[in-house]
Amino acid sequence: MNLKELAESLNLSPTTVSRALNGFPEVRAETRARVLAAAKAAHYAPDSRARRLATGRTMTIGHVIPLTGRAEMVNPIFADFLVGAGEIYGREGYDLLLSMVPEHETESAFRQLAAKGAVDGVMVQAPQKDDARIALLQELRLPFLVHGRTGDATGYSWLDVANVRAFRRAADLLLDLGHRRIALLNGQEGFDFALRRRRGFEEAMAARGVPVLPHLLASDAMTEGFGYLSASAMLDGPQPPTAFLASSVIIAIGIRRAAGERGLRMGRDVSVICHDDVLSYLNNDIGGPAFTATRSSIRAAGRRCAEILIDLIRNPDGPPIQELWDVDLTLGHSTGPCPA
Amino acid sequence: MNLKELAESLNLSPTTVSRALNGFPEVRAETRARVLAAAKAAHYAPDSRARRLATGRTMTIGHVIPLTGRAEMVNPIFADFLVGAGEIYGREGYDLLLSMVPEHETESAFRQLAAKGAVDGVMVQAPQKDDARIALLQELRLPFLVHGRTGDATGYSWLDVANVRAFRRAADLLLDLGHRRIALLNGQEGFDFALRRRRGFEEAMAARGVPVLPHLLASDAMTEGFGYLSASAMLDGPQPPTAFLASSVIIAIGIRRAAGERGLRMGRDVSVICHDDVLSYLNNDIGGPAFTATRSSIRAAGRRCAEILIDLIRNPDGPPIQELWDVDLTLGHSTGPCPA
DNA sequence: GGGCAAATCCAAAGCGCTTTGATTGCCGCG
DNA sequence: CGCGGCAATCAAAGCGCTTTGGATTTGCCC
Repeated sequence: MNLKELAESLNLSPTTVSRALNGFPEVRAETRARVLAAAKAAHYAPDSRARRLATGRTMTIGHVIPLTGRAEMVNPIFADFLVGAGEIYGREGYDLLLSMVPEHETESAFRQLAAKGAVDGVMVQAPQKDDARIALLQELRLPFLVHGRTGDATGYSWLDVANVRAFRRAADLLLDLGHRRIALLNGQEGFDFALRRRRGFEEAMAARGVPVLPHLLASDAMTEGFGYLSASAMLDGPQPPTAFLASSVIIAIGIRRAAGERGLRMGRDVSVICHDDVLSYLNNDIGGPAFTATRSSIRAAGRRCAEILIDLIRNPDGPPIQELWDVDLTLGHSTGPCPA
Repeated sequence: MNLKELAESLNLSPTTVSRALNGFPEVRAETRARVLAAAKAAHYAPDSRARRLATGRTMTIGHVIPLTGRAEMVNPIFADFLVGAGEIYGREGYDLLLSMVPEHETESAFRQLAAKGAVDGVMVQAPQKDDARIALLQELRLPFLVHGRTGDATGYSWLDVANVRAFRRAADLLLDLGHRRIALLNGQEGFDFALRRRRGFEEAMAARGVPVLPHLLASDAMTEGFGYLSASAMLDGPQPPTAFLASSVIIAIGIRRAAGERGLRMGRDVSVICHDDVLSYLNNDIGGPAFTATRSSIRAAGRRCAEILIDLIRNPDGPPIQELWDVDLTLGHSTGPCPA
C-alpha cells in the first residue's frame, strides 16, 4: 500500500492525503479523519526511502563506535548510554544508526555518513585529548554533540560531568580518613575524562602535601581484569596502598576480588571509592551501597544528550549548548579509616 | 556533489558514471578508472536516500530492543552481541538500525519497520516462550534471524547455544563433587534460554535422584544485585546451598560478594559455576579462570548471526538456517568438593 | 446577485539515484 | 561498400514521497 493507492481508495489526491497525514492545516477536519482512519486500517506508513529523498531529512541520528583492537573498552559504558539516548530518539521519531568501525576508519566513516546523507546529526562519545572528530564534523557541517569534552571546550556543544571535582572530592574523603598511600586505577588516559580524573586526584593530594606514588598509578581499559591484576600487584608489592580510587565500578569489582583473595575486608583493611555510572545491571545500591562512589547515571546522560542533539538539529544556527553535570558522592561500605 | 555534477565534470552521462561506480561490465576500463579517481577526489558517495528509493533495498538491518520496565535485563548481553554483529554489518556494507521501544510496542515497531521499508531484515534476540514476534515477522515477510529459539524451532532460522546440555553438564560436575544442596540462580524464566537451563539442571538432578529444593531456586533479571540478594538469603537461611549454578557471570559476581561478606571462600566453602558469555569487560580468564563456567562468546554469536541474516536477505527463498552451538565447560577456581 | 477572501483540494515538478531500452561508433566479413 | 555485431555510452522513465503554485469551491458582505 502506497500513498497513491491510499489516495485512490479515498477518492482524494496524493497531495491531500499527504497533507492530511502530516498535519497541514489546509485540509478539512472531516477529510483528515477519513484519511487517518483509512491509513490506520491499512497499516499504512509512508515509505521512509521516498520520504527521505523528498524532504532531505533522514530522521536518523548516527553513533559511530570506534572498534579499537581491544574494542572492549567502550562496551560497559556505551550500552547504557545508548539505551538512554534511544529512549528519546524513539519518542521524538528519530532512528538510531549504529556504526562500528575500526578505529582508523572513523574519519572516513563520518565523511561517508555526511556524503551519503545518511544521518541528520551524530553523537560523539569518549573524546580523546585534542580529538580530531570535532574539527572534522565542523568541516562537514553535520550537527553533533559531544558526550564529554576536550581541548578548550568552546565552539561546539557538549555535555560532561565534573570529573575533576568528583575525583578531587573522592580523594579528599580518603585523605580525611587518614589514607596516604592511595592508588588510582584510571581509565585509559588517552581519553579526556581519564585525564581530568587524574587531575582531580593529583590536585587533592597536592593540596595536602601527600605524594602521589608512581607505583600506585595504573591506567587501562576499564575491565574487571584490569582492576584485579593491578590491585593484586599493588597489594602484594612493597608499600601497598591502603585505599583505591577507581574510575569504574567494574574496576572496583576487580579490586574487591583481589582484596577478597587476600583476606582483606573492604572498608576495614582496605578502602575503595569508584566512579559509578549507575549501570543498570550493576546497581550499587542493592544490599546497601556496596561501594562508596562518585555517581552519575550514564543513561540519564544519554537521554539528555539525545535531547540536546535533537535541539541542535532542529535549530542548526543556534549557539552551542554546553552542560556540566555535578556528581554525587555516595557513602558506601567500602571506605573506612586508614588502619594503623 | 551529486551524480549529475560528477558526470558533467567528466563529460559523461549519469548512467555511465553510475555503472562505472557500481562495477557493471559494460564500461571501458579506462573510463571506469577516470570515474573512480574523480569520485574519490571529490569525496563523492551516492546519496543513500536516493539510492534506497531507486533500488528498493536499504542496506540496513534492524535490531528492536524492547525496553521492559526494568530494561536493564538486556543490557549486558546485548552490547557485546551488537558489537559482534556490527563488525560483520560494517564489513558487508550494511547499516545497523537500533530501535528501543517500550515492550508493548514491539509489534507495532516491527510493523512500522516493514511498512516504511526501513530495513532489509531484522535480528530477534532473547525469544520468550511462544514468542509472538516470529509469526509476526513471517506474516510481514521480513527476513529475520532469531538468536535463541522457541516453540518447536522449525520453519524459521535461528542460532542458539545448547543450553540444556550446558547446564546438565555443569550440574553433573557439581554432583560429581559431592554437592547435593545446589542452588540455581537463573535468568527470567519467561525467556526460552532460561527455561532450557533450568531443564538441564533438573535433568541432571533427577538422573541422580537428588531433589531440587524449591527454596534454592531463583529467577530474575541477571544483575549483580540479584545474585547478591538471592545468595545472601539462601546462605543465611536453613539448609543453605553448598553450590550455586548461575546463568551469568554478573550473577556470579553477586554471589561472590555475598560469600565474601560471610567469610566463605569460593571453591572451598562454597562452589559456583556460571554461564560465561565472554563479556569483554568481564574476562573470566584474567588471573586464572576465576569461575568454573559454561562458556560461549556472545560476541562471536553476534558475528555469526549477522552472517546468517545477511545470507537470508540475499537469498530470501532458501530453506531456514539453523545452528546449534555447543558450549565449553571451563574449570576455574570457584568449584571444589562439597565440604563435609 | 456579484465579488472577494478563505477554505479545500489537486496537478505536476522535483528529490538523486538505478535501470531499461535505445543510440552511436567501430570493426570485420562477405 | 554495406551490413551485422559488439562495445561503449546515453536519454528517459521510474522509485514514492513532499511541496509549489494553481484551481475550484464555499461563505460572506454589500
